Amino acid sequence: MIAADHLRQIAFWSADLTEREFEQARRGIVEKAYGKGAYICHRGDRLDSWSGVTAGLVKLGTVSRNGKAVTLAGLRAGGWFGEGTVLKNEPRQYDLVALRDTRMALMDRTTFLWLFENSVGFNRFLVRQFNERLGQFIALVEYDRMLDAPARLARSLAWLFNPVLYHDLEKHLDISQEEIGLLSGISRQMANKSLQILEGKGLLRVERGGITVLDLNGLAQYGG
DNA sequence: GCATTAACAGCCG
DNA sequence: CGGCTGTTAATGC
Repeated sequence: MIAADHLRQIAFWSADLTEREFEQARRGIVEKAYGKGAYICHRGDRLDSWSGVTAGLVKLGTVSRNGKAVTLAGLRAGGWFGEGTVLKNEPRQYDLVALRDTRMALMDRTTFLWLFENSVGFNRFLVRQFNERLGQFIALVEYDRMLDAPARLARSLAWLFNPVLYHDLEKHLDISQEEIGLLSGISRQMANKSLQILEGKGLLRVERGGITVLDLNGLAQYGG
């Protein structure tokens, strides 16, 4: 169980709940810490919790048949995921790795299903979330061959500032160029070059150990 | 050729 | 010092 104030801070969707639903959610959530590089779960694991990143950075990925690591998405603090897996009661279809020291909020399956059955507000949130993730994964299809390195990096970053998946209006993110490379599926050196190109176009500002987005739409559509 | 890995010097907290 | 950054050199597909 976590404190009410804390839940409001880490879960934007909690604003859509009634008092009773909010209380139920609060009782069903625990918080857990993961060190840098730690696996939050491996593909095939049963992690029976719906999960939110409350601090840190998480990579959602998998390993292709030829053994190459494939990044599906990155998640920063404020992002929630795993609703599909919990609803279907399936093993995880991908790996989750903490790219830096990370804290996760875990909602047990029973609580999640109770909200699913009882809360109109929660269901509205879920539909929006599913819709957005669908778009995110469809967009992955064009990543591989249709986009060059700067474009892939731009799109990956843009998803970290998606207004539906993250309700905050934060434009700055603490993230190293190495981490950006991991999330974009390119090397640190290419990430460095790509960031400089995007900065030159006025789409973002490169800082030490972080970036600030100046033109989110420009990033999301860059190269396409 | 191009991107990736390796390697290194400079910088900053 | 330790982590991040910007470059260059070597290596691999």
